[in-house]
Amino acid sequence: MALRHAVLAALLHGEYSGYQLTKVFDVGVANFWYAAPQQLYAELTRLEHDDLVTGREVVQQNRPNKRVFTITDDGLAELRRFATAPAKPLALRDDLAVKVHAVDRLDPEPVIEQLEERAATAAVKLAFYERTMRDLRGDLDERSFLRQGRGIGPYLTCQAGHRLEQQTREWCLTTADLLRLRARTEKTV
Amino acid sequence: MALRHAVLAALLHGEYSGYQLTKVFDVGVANFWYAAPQQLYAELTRLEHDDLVTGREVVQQNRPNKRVFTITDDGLAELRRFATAPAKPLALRDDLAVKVHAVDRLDPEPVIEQLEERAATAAVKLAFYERTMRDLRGDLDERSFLRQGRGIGPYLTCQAGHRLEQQTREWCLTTADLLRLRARTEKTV
DNA sequence: GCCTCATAGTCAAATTGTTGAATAATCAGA
DNA sequence: TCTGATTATTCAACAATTTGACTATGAGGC
Repeated sequence: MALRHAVLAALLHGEYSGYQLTKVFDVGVANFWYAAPQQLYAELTRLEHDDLVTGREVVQQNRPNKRVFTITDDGLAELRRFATAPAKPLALRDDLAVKVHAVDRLDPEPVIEQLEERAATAAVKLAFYERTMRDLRGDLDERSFLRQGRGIGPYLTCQAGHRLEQQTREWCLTTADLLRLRARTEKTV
Repeated sequence: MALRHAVLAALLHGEYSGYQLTKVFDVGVANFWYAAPQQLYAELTRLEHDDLVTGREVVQQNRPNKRVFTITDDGLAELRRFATAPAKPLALRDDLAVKVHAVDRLDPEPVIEQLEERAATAAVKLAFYERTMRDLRGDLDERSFLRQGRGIGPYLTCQAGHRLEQQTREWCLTTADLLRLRARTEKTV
């Protein structure tokens, strides 16, 4: 049950509604954890039942009311317990890599296209992380912020996401180029 | 059902038993897909039932008999169909990143230790990928191999794994160092 | 007025993945 | 000869994730 901890970690940095969390998990936290909206709502319900978060109704005009959640002391304790337990190895599952692994026996064209799409979405994420990091840093340069700033956790995970997307983008582009090159030379041979 | 395609892709490069696949999925293919042994045996049974692979019994002396599997024409066709379908975005789930995200409210010591452990396992994987790539390349240098070699799919995914582990290692080490530094300066302040 | 998009959330079913426990054979070393 | 590691596989229970459908309200564009 680790989605639980991802949600608790996200709630450390403020109050969020289920809907807002879906946005965060869609892109920001998606860096290290993805979850579908249905999962988040269900998990928030369970967390509230276990008194690890508390919800309160926010009445809005002009749009539907929402429930926002805050982490409780018990929730923080649970997060601390989790942090001292040994970390599971990173779980990674990638369709596209499976296709590249098999590319010798496939038509390379669709794989090349998908590599380029992946590179493009990586570029979008890169820009997002850069912007987020600028916002988190405020006026400080990165070095000073990391040494003296408050709240570096989210910054550090953004850095990890940034590096990941950067290397993803490079690998996708060079791999796509290479497969194109080979497809051309095969035709001419 | 994507484990299915990962298994088919792995079987492109030869005959494997369930047990051998668990080894591959433990480290080599784990690069882009992880699966528990139980999952693999179950999936192989289903694949055989669907005629996407064929199994045959291999009688061994000195150790238990085994069943080895080969991809069929139908299996290859299924893999080709899969390759042209749009790729799902990479799924990534990382406990350790969740902990780092929350580190401002946690005791940093255990997180630092876990970062260093992760860096060490990344170093092991790096060595493994380097060795695998050397084996795949044979006598050729990387450039020539990639341009002219046969069977570059597994090499390309090894490259991806190599890059991933390299950046993981760097991030873990610099992050651990930084958290150590901050822990020290906090104490002295 | 109608269509679509964004906000805000829920329900159920089906599929996948994880955990724990078993079985069974052989080999290497104390 | 006992112990533990490696090879080889299976079963069952449980937890987590994915997919698809569904209900609302309000805003903006045509």
